[in-house]
Amino acid sequence: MSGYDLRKIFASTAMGSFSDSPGAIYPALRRLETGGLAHGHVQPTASLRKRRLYRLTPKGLAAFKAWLKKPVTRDDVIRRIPELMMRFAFMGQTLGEKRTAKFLGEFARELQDYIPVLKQYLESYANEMPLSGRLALECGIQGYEAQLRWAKSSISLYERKRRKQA
Amino acid sequence: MSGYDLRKIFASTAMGSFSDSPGAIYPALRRLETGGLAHGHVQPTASLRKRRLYRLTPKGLAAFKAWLKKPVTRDDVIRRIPELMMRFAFMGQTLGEKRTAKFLGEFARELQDYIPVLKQYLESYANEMPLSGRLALECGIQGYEAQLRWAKSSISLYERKRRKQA
DNA sequence: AGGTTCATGTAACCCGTTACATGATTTC
DNA sequence: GAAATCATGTAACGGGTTACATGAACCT
Repeated sequence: MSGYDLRKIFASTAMGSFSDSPGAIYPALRRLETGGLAHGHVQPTASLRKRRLYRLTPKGLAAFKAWLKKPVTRDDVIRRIPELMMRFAFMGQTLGEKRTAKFLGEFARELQDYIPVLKQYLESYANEMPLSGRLALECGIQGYEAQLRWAKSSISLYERKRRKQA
Repeated sequence: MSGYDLRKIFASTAMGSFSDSPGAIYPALRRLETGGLAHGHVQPTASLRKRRLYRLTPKGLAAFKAWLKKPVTRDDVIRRIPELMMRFAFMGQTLGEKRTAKFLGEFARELQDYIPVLKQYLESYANEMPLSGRLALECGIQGYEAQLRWAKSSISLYERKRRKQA
């Protein structure tokens, strides 16, 4: 893709929300190139308008896969759910369904462990907290619970699919 | 509070997650001071260890309230749910329950409007998307739905409370 | 001919991260 | 007396934001 293509995607889709500003994208692409993770070449064309197309190098693809394969940590669940979801969205095509299901298992386990911690916290401090603080915490807990339900149902979906293929 | 106090809070609580690094906090406090939003004074003490305590100025409190009162936008719902929740958590004590309930109403309305857009998007593009991409989007939708349920039940809680006080 | 879109880039500025530095006080 | 904690800060670096600049191609 070209920098311009990326800009349009980042500007139009809400998912994952990278910056669409040229001051972010073009230097970033150059960094990928100097780092050997991507390679850009000017698209040969009849016109004078140049389009620099980038493509991942093998090293870049390896780095991408390594990012996808990182284990899911407690900290990811607390602060980086959107990043986890983006990794998951890319994972299916890149790592295959078995690995993707494994990711969901890790995600579910971390949620399973973390939700009781939050509930415990709420129980201990509820009477010292203002109503809106309590409710905000409850909102977070319910969000995590919804994600846990989603993860479990997705896991069983992958399992059913696998049994059908076998 | 002092910078050190803030560091401890940011390091220990998961909510809202400001940076706890001194390179972020101390310059930020100085900026608040130069901007006239906070005023810091060295706590008088018998020891030689200095503690600089900060307090909001009237101007700072006004800016804080203005931040809390900002209308809830579609963009907030898409990208800044954690910030919205933090605003809500602070709101109860600072703006009162009536204003807090109004915030919840705006939040619920934005969710109510946005969820069908996402569902529509999913329906249109589901067959062109890989399974994991589809599931990731569904996870987002279910998260929003959970938040909408939470908002509605919180609204009715505030309403019940208000009727009881009347 | 003029406005819009395509397409890439740079420069000033702001600010967070990482890492280091300094010294007082408390704890074992 | 050593280690941990209290408490504040600075410097180098990376990278995003905003705003500006440049020019080609397309549409009317």
